[in-house]
Amino acid sequence: MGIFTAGPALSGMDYDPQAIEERWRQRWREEGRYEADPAEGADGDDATFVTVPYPYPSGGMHIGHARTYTVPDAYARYRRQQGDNVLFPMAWHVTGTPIIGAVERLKKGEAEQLSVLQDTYNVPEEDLSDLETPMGFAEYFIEEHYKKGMKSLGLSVDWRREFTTNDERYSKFIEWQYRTLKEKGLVEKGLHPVNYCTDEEQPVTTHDLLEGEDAEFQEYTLVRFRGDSPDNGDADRAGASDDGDAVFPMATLRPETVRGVTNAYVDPEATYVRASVDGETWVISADAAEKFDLQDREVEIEAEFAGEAIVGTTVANPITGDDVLILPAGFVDADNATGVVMSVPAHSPDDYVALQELQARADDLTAYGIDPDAVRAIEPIPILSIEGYGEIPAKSAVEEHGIASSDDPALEEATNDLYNAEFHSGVLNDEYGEFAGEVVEDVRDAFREHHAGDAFDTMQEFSEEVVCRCGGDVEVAYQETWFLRYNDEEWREKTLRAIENLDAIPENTRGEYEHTVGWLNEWPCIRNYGLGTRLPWDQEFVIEPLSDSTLYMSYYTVAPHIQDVPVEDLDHEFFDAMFYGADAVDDADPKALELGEEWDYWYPVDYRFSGNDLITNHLTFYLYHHAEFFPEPKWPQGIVVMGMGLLEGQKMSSSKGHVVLPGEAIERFGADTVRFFLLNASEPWQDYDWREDAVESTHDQLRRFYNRAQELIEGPAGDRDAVTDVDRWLLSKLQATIETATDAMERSETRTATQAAFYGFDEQLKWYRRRADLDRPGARWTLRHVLETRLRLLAPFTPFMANELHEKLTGTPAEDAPWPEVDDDLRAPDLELAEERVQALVDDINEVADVTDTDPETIRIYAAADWKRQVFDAVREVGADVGAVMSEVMSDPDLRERGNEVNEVAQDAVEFARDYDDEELADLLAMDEQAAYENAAAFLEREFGADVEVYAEDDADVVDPADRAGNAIPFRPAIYLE
RNA sequence: GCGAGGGUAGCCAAGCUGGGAAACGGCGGCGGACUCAAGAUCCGCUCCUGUAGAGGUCCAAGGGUUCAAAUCCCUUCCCUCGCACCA
Repeated sequence: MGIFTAGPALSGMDYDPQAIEERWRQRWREEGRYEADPAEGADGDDATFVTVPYPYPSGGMHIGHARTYTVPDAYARYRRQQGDNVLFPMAWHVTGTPIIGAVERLKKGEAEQLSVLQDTYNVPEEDLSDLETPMGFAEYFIEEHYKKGMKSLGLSVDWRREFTTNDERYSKFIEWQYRTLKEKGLVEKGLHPVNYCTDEEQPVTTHDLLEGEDAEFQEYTLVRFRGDSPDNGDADRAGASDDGDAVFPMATLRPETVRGVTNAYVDPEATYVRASVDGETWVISADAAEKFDLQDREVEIEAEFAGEAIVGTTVANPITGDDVLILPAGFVDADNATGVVMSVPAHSPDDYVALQELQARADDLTAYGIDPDAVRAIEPIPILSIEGYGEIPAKSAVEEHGIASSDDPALEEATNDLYNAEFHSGVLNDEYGEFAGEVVEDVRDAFREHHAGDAFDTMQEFSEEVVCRCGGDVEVAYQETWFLRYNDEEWREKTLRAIENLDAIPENTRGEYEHTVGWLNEWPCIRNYGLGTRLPWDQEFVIEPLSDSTLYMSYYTVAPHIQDVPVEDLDHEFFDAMFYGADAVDDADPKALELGEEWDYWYPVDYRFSGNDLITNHLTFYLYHHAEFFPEPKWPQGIVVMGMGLLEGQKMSSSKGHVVLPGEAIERFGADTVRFFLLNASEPWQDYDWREDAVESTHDQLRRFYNRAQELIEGPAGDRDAVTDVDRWLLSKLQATIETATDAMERSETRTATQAAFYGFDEQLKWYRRRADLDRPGARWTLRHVLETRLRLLAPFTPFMANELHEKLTGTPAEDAPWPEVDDDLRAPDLELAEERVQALVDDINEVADVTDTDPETIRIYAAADWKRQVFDAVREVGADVGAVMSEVMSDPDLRERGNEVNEVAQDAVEFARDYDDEELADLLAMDEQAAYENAAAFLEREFGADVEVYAEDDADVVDPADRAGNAIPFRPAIYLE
């Protein structure tokens, strides 16, 4: 055994992320490395406060969540190296119903839920029982997933500050927030449409739905036709009362078509009622009566009868006064809207076909006591004109689609097309008075408004069937609720100002915030049940999740110390004193003032990092509340919005098990690899794709980096005084790298920063390794200096590895070393330009060798003659304009003699010069080109395994067997391979 | 429909905020060096043509502005996300 089982100890320095990372995690834990407290006597100028929405532990953490927290961590680490005192806290959002729902599904033993828990998130069988209470459930995922995951990732979180939104002290804070809002009149009571399960008799959330999750509330216009109502339950219309005053509300989404109504439909089989609705007599379906009851109308059913009972009666159009006939139709759904439908055959393909079919069998209608001739006499009434359709648009549409009957599937398309066309380009006829000649789109709302109250009424209805998980029918109900008045003008103004001041990253999100403020209405901020804080003045309600997460970043600043304050002391005055100072209350609690100081030190939030999907609610709410509660200097300074994550090109989905858990990824690749990949895959706001092959390759790159660094650290220190031009060239490139990375991090561009510090600079190093003799003391020093700088640049992204190596190299961890600054003395633009020429030369030689398929034994290089440089000089003087250059150059008699030759060089020079600015051109012209190639000759000989000879084009002893030398132009030497 | 962001070589992905002419990188593929060999590493090639560093045709499609466009403008097609009371 022995040698075969143990395997060779690979050089002993191979990259072992698990071991390195565990050491640092332990060290951070023991040192309390990221516990941030205000510096003694400091005013907060050095404070940076970074937050991220607290996770919602209704399930486990996956790699998509990991990035949300890693990006702010990288920024926090960057600011620490810049010398800031940085606070990056974390807490847990448990408010509302999702956790409760998850627990219930677990307790019911739902297969899907069990699969998510056990297969996706690896909850062991024996732990399942701990998950049967909401807080037990939350606790499990907080401890076993989120916290473990975050700690493994090396997030620089101050863990002393964690809390859950179900904590009693947090609730005291939320109570203060909502009492304050109420005092300001920004929380009000009112009616709001909600999803209401008619079986459970309570409001339900989207998550409670079995069907119709995508259903929208639609506001129907009810056209109040009037007519006689039946007065009893018999299907005998002889008993109809002659009041002529009952309302037959007909629901439509196109109120402007009211003038085109030719008849109405009801389902003769369905149950209808005569009911008193808000004191009026209405005739509607029984289902509709229930809906109106839920929508806060006073409904009293007076009589019940089959639809048949009203078939054949006439009702009067409230706009035109015309009488229309009620006809029977099987397609009427009594459970949709009012169950009484108006028919506009000129503009609705459905109605057009239905009418035709009905007219074809008009004789059958005598059974309802209807005169067939009256039905046959019905003609479509057009109310608008539209290009591309005939006088009767519905007729054109039906004919064009070749529709023969009402069960033709093409009918739906025809209807959609026509509705769309009419909405956007239908012009109303003359009868519309002040609305005549207008396009529907522009006047529909005004038209409806115009007739609201008398001819028109409204109701809410879902756009599709909605069914509760319990199997019950879900209807739109109006509920008494407390809501936040996000449409309050003053509040809006303040919030818009907050948006103006905001550093919105990326910048194009600013408009989205503004847009959101524009359309945001009242927001119901309470639920009937759920975890969280009860509304202080109405204990039966709970403040909902998007409403109790708007100001809480303040709470982080005092979270550890507030634990020492007895809960009962945390009254309204306490928080008033804490946030608004001693003068805000009569008798300020000294503890409150003390906490207030810490708040004042950390606030405002410098950057909040959050998903881009939250702009339209959470993030905008956050701005609203801060704008209202705090003075301008405490408003949010910046928001960085984050993109979505994909897994192997597909959406992640915990229910499908299509997720990667951070713990598993870290175990396999190491936390640095996971972090680096997440930070480098794209900029924070862009979407990214977790692809295993790419992660693997990232891991390989880090390993290579680590091993190379190890070698350097173990090798000799070198000598700064021995550096040569190549070394200076590399050091100059390093300065540009520092500059790029720094600028990028100021804008949270983690991809650009890592790309520059890692991959970008690797390219330079690659060249340097080819070019330079690495055993020289000057090179050793350079490489170690470069390594030290890069480790500091990489510390925010790969803190474990960077710390480990930096400490070995210098004695201090990278995170304790300052962020590198550009050293202008190390910039050498002239060397960079010269080196660029050598690189271009290598490329050219390669190309020629490749095209001619030769392996040269001798390479001859010819630098351009001096007179050609004069032409270049002219370009620098007069600019990249061939004409101007020529006239300048032709004043020189020597050059004038060369005529055409000069012209050619001038053209090349102008083209070349376009890539460089004046300074660079001056540097180029100052360089001794031939010397640069001569200095590179040894290198070129190594590279190509050939002899290299360098000449000036016009040397007396130039060897030019193939007559190439004349091709030379400045900075582009002629070459000949043989 | 409204709002936002996109469509770049086999794949991923820069460049598109100050228009300059094959377009950074990476993966994959091909060839080579090193090696007993594999891996790792290094070098070259990877749109078409080409025995001299070139020419041709390109950046969803079409049109326009310009000496010059992936980059600016217009039109069309396609994809992703949000449109709420849900985290």
